[in-house]
Amino acid sequence: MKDFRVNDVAARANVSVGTVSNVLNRPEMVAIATRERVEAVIAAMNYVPNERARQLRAGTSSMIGFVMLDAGNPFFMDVARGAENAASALGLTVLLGNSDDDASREDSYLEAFELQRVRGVLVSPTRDIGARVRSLRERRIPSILIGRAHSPAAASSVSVDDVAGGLLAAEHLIGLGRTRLSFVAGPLHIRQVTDRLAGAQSAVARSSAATLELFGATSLSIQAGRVIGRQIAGRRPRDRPDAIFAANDLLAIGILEAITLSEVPIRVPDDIAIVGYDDIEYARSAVVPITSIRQPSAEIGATAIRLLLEEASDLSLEPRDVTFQPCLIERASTVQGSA
Amino acid sequence: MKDFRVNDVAARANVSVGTVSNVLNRPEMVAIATRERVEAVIAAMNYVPNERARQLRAGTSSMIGFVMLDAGNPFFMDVARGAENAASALGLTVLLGNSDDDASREDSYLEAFELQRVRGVLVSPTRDIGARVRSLRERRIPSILIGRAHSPAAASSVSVDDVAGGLLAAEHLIGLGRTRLSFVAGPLHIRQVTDRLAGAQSAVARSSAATLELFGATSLSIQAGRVIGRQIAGRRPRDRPDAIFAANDLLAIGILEAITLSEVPIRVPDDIAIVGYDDIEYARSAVVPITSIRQPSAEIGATAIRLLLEEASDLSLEPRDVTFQPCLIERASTVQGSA
DNA sequence: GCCTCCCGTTGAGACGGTTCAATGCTGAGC
DNA sequence: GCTCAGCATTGAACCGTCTCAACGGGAGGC
Repeated sequence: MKDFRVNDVAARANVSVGTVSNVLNRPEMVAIATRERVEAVIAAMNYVPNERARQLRAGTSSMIGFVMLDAGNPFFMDVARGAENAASALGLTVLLGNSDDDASREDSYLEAFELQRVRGVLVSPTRDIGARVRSLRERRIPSILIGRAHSPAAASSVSVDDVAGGLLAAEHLIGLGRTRLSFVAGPLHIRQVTDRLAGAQSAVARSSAATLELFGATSLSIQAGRVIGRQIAGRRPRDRPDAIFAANDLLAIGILEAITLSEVPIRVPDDIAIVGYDDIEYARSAVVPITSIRQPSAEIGATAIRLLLEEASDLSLEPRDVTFQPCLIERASTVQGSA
Repeated sequence: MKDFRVNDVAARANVSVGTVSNVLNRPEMVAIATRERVEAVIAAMNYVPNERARQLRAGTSSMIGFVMLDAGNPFFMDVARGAENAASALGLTVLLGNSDDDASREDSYLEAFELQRVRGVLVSPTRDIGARVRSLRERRIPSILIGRAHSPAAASSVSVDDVAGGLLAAEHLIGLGRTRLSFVAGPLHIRQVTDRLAGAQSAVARSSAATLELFGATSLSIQAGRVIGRQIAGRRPRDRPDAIFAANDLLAIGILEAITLSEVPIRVPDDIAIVGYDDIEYARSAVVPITSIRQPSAEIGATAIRLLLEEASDLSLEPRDVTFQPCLIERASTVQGSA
């Protein structure tokens, strides 16, 4: 009923604590007979070493923290899964924290990870977290940002070229002959949102006919999308945009739901075409399958782990930025008759 | 650039380590002048105490682990959110681990939490984890199961009456005049699946006309649902069920997508009515909004934290089981014209 | 029989904190 | 002036593990 210590095991096996420790950590350097005896005692007592003490002594942890902007968004879970797979192959464990775009929650997770002296931290930041990142760095805890950094040189980052993604989306819509484009933004402190908007703006600027209207959603969620959708459906038909580019798929799903189920249904894509972002699985299963910008989520997670470990073993490394390219997945919300 | 210790702070403030520790943990017992001086030094050095060392000595942790069956399933994320809110109000941090219905991953997370000697553990188990739970208990780490336990007395649990939920769903379909019911199950080692099936079976048994066919999906995911959906769509119309009860909403979404987008589209609910389970937000936004069984997810998480802390402070407590009642949310996938 | 060598084992010290009995100091009371 | 109480501070012991210099003993060589 009590928690045994290495002492107890040593006493019961008639060896010293050092030997027990060796059996656990360097079994090859202990005689076979001794080893088997100690192992038997360990099993009999159901002894489990105390990781906190071990890490205190070793000065190193096998945990990696990941603070997510929105764990409810499948995109981030896919990134997390990629990170987990890469980490567990190396015997490391990824612990997830969900900030829900709340700066204080984000900071409390980062603080908890800092107090724990984890091996490193991945963050998809809600806003500029340069200060905390520097503090972690002083503790020799590297951090990798998922998504482009606000303050450049603070930490390495793994991101997708969101400006290119925005460009892709808007060009696709313009290429389909749409002219009254709109961008549905989430909170503007999120870098991804402003970058995607910038991409869309530059595509529109290149076109002579197209215009871009901006809608501001309160968050990157289905619910917020519904609100915008109802707003659009409430307008007179000639005042509505003929194409919507939503800052992410959750928004797109909410918008789509609201406008197709409104009193006088709007046809998608005939009346309004919709493009989302992230290519989450639900986008494919929506009322009308949603055209979306795909990001290599699992690869992002795996790359982040790789960078993290490189920096953990060489703290003098300069921050690096790895950027992936997004691609467009066409579906029925923009192109009639496609999958 | 180095990680300071309490020693360094003590030296710089001309006090002993004990005093620094007191400033941090029991500030009221240290003279104001001294306290302010020490606090100034702490701030100046950006000293952050090492939580591992602190907890090693104190023997207690402020972390709670939560191993989720499927972090990609919004239902579990909602439970996690409920737990996080309840925990953070008490100064505790919830760390998430995703087992993805993989027993070995589940065990490796539980092991990591056990090694870390966390305050307690929440688990939505993939299968019978009685052994691990007992092992945790020996370390005085209480565990709370989310969902009904396999081996009864191992740990407390917070669950929803899934048999009642299954009954609700099947009775709803039967009440609509459907007779050729089918249940789309996920992996049968998951308790929720078998319970929901049992509920459906008993509803069917009570009816003279209704029958129940069983489909086995490989996992509780959208993809697995699509496979089943295609299988159903591939049958001759008279061989198809006229009602589907899916073990969860993800399956329902996949099935719905596959059958409505098949070559000869099946009308929902006219040809086939569909009921899901969990009432995740996406269910409402699907091709046809899906009728579902709602569970009080946030409340489940909060209750689990409450039980956990009660057991952490009194280890002699007998395992308890808190059961919530589910309710049916009607939508267009069973009732034409509803929201 | 003695000296090496080598392998296996030992046990003290370190990791970075907290705790608590002991100590030092101040000021009040007589 | 002395005693005593009471408060602030001290520093050694401890939490559970790992590491490494030192040690013991058996085998082999002479």
